[in-house]
Amino acid sequence: MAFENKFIQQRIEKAEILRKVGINPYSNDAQRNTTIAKYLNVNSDVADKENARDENRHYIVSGRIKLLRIMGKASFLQIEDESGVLQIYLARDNLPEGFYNDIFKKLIEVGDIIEVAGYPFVTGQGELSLHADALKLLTKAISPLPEKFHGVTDKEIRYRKRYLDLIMNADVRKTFKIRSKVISLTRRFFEDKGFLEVETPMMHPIAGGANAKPFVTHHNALGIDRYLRIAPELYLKRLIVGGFEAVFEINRNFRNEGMDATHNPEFTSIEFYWAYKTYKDLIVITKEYFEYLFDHLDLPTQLPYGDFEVDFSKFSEIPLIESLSTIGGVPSEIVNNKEKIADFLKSKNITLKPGLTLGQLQGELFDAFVEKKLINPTFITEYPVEISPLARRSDENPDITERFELFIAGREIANAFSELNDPVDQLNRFEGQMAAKESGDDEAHEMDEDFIEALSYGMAPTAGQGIGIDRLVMLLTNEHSIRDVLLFPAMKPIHNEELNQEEEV
RNA sequence: GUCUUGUUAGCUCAGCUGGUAGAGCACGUCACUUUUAAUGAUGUGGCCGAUGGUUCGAAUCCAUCACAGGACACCA
Repeated sequence: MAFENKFIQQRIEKAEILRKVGINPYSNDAQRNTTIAKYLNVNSDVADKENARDENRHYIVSGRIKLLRIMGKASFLQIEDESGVLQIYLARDNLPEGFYNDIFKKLIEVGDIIEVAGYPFVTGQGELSLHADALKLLTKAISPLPEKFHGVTDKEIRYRKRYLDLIMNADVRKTFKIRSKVISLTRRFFEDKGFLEVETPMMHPIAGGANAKPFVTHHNALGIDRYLRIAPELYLKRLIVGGFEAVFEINRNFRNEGMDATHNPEFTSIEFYWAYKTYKDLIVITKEYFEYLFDHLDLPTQLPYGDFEVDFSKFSEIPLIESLSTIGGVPSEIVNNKEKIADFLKSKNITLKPGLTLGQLQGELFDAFVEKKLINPTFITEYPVEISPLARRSDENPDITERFELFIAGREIANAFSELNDPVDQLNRFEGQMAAKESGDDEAHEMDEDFIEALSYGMAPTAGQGIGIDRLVMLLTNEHSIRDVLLFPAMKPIHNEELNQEEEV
């Protein structure tokens, strides 16, 4: 890329002039002795002192210049570091001879990262500031910052150039701090419960553990294709077979599907597996997990999400079939009858693929009439076996599985079940999935013979759960696009890049 | 994938029924030692997303494409 923009040229020239007068525009000699937040905190008593200042205190702060107000022989600037914003008062007569007019006014500008030394004082307008006696340039910015008042609002720029977004929109940092905390708290919660964090492969010979289209990559030395994982599930269960009794993995999954407000091609989830437990234990630990998160994030349990108010202290639990009538308003007499459900859905103008089973039709009813109504956290339990290819059958009713999904604000947040550990049953279900694949369902599970073999050695009764971290963070931060909780969301290439790629192929 | 809205200066945006482009901020110059998006004066700054078409003439109308936002569909 060429720095041909005239503003950039101007600034490069300024950097050159600085070099000529012996000032390194990219100094590596940072002497900061406090952060802005600490400075503001420690000096909050200065307002009560004589002349609202304390010349005996001396601080060196640094940050990026966000605003600059030159008023003749004195200037105010606002600098920002990660912790906050500080106003600097700079006067010609407090600085070395010639520095103010020849260096500062001509060669230092908004966007530059500087270091300022001086003492605390409060301005006539009542703002705790720093009275500077030295200013040093640390880093010259040769690209100008966006407009100081409106900043950068264009979503495309904000997503593609997240660094600019972070410079200009301090609030964005909050979202990503919450995200970071959620991940570290999640890790700590499960470790405290005795779970072992593990890392399983992201390049799979068979893409299993979910219904999704995988990305394909190629291993040159072996001459074989690999799939980026769509879920870590089958590997984590192999570890339970191997004798670990509680494992979890927090990491990325990759799905080669559409992108929209709730789908990014790579997304983060936690999956955990717990031997000698059932999905009922998972309901308990999930409630504890949310309580733990809210405690440590210092969030109120009632949070706004768009038009809703979600009460995270009110978890409820209801079997899927029951929810169809009590929450979805579907007549209870039809929910166990294939033909009647099909007729009902048709009467609501919902088109169906032919040949759906009863369980699949019940799933359709749920999606159409129940899901969006689940605002407060709700565990939907007892899923039909046809839509739960990896879950264990209920001992009482072979048509349903020991499974739940957790819904909050009308969205699925977690999926959990008592794991299927009968290797013959698992084999049969894989075969069913393969039949579905043959008949055109390219998201059906693939046969994983090694996984079947693992199960054949015996996996203790185990419960497992996955939680979508991105969507959880969206809920906690009241964000409605997954791109707002991903530092670098996937974006289509701009035209030039795309052409280059095509040429290489 | 479908529908819809947008793309104009570094940024935020105007630009009517077609007559070859405007503001604010930023930047340059000048003034100004307690400002808060500082202020006043003055100046520079543009391949109007791309390609075609209609027209004497297109930022403006039409078509195609690209990217983005929103909605819907699909999807554990």
